[in-house]
Amino acid sequence: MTEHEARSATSYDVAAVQEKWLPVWEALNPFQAADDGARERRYALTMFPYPSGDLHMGHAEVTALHDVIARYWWQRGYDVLNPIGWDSFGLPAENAAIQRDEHPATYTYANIETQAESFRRYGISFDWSRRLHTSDPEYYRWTQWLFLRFRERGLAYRKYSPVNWCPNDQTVLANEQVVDGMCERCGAEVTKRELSQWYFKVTDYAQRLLDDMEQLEGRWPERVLALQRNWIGRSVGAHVDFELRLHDPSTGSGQAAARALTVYTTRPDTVYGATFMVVAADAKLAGEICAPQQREAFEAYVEQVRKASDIERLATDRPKTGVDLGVTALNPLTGEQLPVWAADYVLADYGTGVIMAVPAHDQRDLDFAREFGLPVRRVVDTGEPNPEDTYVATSGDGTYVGSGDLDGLTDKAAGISRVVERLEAEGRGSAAVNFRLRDWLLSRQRFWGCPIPIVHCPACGEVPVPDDQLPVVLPDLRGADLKPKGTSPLAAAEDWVNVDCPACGGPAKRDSDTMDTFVDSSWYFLRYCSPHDTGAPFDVEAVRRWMPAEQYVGGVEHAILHLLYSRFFTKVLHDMGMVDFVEPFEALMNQGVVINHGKKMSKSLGNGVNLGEQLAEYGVDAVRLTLVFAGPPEDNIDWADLSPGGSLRFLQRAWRLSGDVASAPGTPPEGGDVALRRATHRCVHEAEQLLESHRFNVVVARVMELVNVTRKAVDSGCGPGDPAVREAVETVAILLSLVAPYTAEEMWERLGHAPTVARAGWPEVDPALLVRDSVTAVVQVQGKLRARLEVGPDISEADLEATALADPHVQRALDGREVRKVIVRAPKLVNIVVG
RNA sequence: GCGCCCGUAGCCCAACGGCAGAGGCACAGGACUUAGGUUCCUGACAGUGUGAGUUCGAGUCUCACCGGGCGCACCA
Repeated sequence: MTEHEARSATSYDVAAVQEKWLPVWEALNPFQAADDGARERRYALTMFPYPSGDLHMGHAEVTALHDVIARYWWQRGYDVLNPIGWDSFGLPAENAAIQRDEHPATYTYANIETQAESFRRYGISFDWSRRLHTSDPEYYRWTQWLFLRFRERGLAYRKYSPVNWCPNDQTVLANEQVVDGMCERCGAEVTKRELSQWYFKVTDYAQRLLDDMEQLEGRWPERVLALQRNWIGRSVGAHVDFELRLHDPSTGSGQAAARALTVYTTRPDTVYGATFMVVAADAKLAGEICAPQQREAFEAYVEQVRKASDIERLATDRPKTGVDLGVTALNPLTGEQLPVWAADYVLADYGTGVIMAVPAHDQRDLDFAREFGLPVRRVVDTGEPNPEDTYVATSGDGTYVGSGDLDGLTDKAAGISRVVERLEAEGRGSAAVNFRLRDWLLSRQRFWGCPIPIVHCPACGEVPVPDDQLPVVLPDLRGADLKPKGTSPLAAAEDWVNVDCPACGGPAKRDSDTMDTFVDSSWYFLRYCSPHDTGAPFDVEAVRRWMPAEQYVGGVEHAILHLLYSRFFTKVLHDMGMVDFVEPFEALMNQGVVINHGKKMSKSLGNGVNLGEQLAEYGVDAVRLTLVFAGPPEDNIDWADLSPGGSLRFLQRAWRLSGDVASAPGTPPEGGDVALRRATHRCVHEAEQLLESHRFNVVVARVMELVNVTRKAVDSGCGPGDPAVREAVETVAILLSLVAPYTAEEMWERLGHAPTVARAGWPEVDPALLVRDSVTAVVQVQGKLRARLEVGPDISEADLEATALADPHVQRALDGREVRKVIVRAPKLVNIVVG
């Protein structure tokens, strides 16, 4: 092929171009964070992947979008930290290992290599020198270290609690292993069992997790903030003490007990309407206070509750069940004796696990009262029909009735504070704040996770593994060793589990649980700042330089847990003096989901789109461009609506321009065709604003526009030799480098430049070229368009008004009517209001 | 039940409260071609889900309704 033929070719070989530039970039290493203080730092973070198989369309989308931001920052001259790693502990690897009779690491690290290679070919601007895997002992050593620090602060503790239990497999299941109430492995109905489990005391930070969201307002999606608020679930109310009376069967009279039943309520003002009490059936308290004559019925009920599957529990309109505990409690304000029941509609781990039932004003209590023939007493008259008759509870404002000195009051807030004051004065209650948020259960009876660095000694109790003995490394278990058989796989590894107590040297056992993988991912973004540090989880100074991350990009499926846990970790580390900020991610972007033909891609639907096939057919750039151009980043995009073929054709059109440029590299653009120069500079100017506001799809549209006008300029305008053409095409290459790195690089070379276009620098906008010689001003009469005027951009309001009023079209529209008001927005608009 | 988001051409999507259309897909016609494909040119297509309100002016702000999507849900 002659040079002329090459230059006039209508398309380039996509695969060949990819092969050509990959090794060049690898040698140039243009995306390694310098961290030398020469330039302002920016941290672009993307949620690290789980290594299940090769990358799919979802990975392609999120990294394409994320890379637009990172590459834009590079072009703007920032020192960018854009790291990648793998969240590599987790159940799929363990299941695969059982199936294939191998070690989970085999599956895990093979997939990591596959994904890493795919990311490399996909041309994401990652800093590969900071790569980490949470399943590496060098990483999880520090996960263990952090666990021990949390424990020292009282933020990691152990308690007995009910967990999912598969009676067939004889094993504990994580929530995500329970599918529709059934065991994921064997299909048996899952029940509950009490086990000793580790927790993080995230509830200690509930208020701060809520308050600090103020800093995120406007920079995080409103939806995510709403989800987190909802999850934390702060409510304001009161604790109220009801004196318990145990029933004495010999005399039939109530005896005062040494304890009080403390309830949490958001409506202390309705205490006069309480007609019974309910204790959560699965709360320890229920068994403790149950009268002997009711013991048998109670035990039977608890057994029934325990067996209830999640399917039943989740059913709406489920009939209320419960059992009378045979004891009574005294209403602190009326002295009335209220029967105490146990039921499963009261939750053991919310509030105090006990409620005062006010059936007239709470539908759940009313349903229960109706089921068991308990009294209903209205104490707030809302003007609605009486719930005692209708069995429809009323919860709105109204006039208090039958409520002692509250009677006649109509203000709920006043009613609440009056009751709370009185309770506080009598020492029978107090105002209280309650959260829906529960402590974070982090124990998992799994193998492929971070071991909990605790030794259980018969003499010393819980003993932390000393820091200098970390990491506690997983033993070499594989295949059948990992099958569940009543104990966690680690507990069966005798050589591993039996150790000398670090405190007394006597025989002891290691904790055989591993940590929830969300623990691993709650601090990886800190580790990226100094990934090879061997003396600490992260270098405090490095974190000070890079964190908080300016931008975090990832799926909305992590809106609650991962983000909440990461925020929690950050606050604890702040309290430990290890970081100087309280929020780890300044801005958050949730990309949408790639669907196909209106439905989520799935194997069972057979509507999956294979990323590898798309890349093979259209090339990396076309696929990336398609995903970025598809719509706003946060919208779901339907692959069926998209046209990777169209994207490829556009890229070829853009590329073709680079062969048409006839001026020499370095030709100054000054003196070039002004119209084309204006289009170029306007495009860059708009792209800046669009990129800052994450409207990447519109950026692509603007580049397409610039390609179109440049084509016209070459073919039928100023011609290929005009310096403005070179300026325009170089601009196209730089703008395209954010989305289509291979095409951009190829263009850059054909334009006579050395690689890499990714670091060429952002084009400088000449403000003079953003000004037009004339502007179209529209003239409206009564808001309706009546005339267009070509005017100078700096026309005065008075001149514009005069010109507008003199226009014949306007005069005709006015039709002699009196002009009452003229609104002038020079130089774009005049609106004439007539009387 | 509570909360959040979204309705603009056949389709995906643009539009600081100021001319409803930037860009693309699909479609039609033309040029090039033996033909197909590619490439280039040209074209048609909506008055913004409905109804009120605010405003000189509303796709844009407010309210209600209709339609679609999502999250949480026995949280006292």
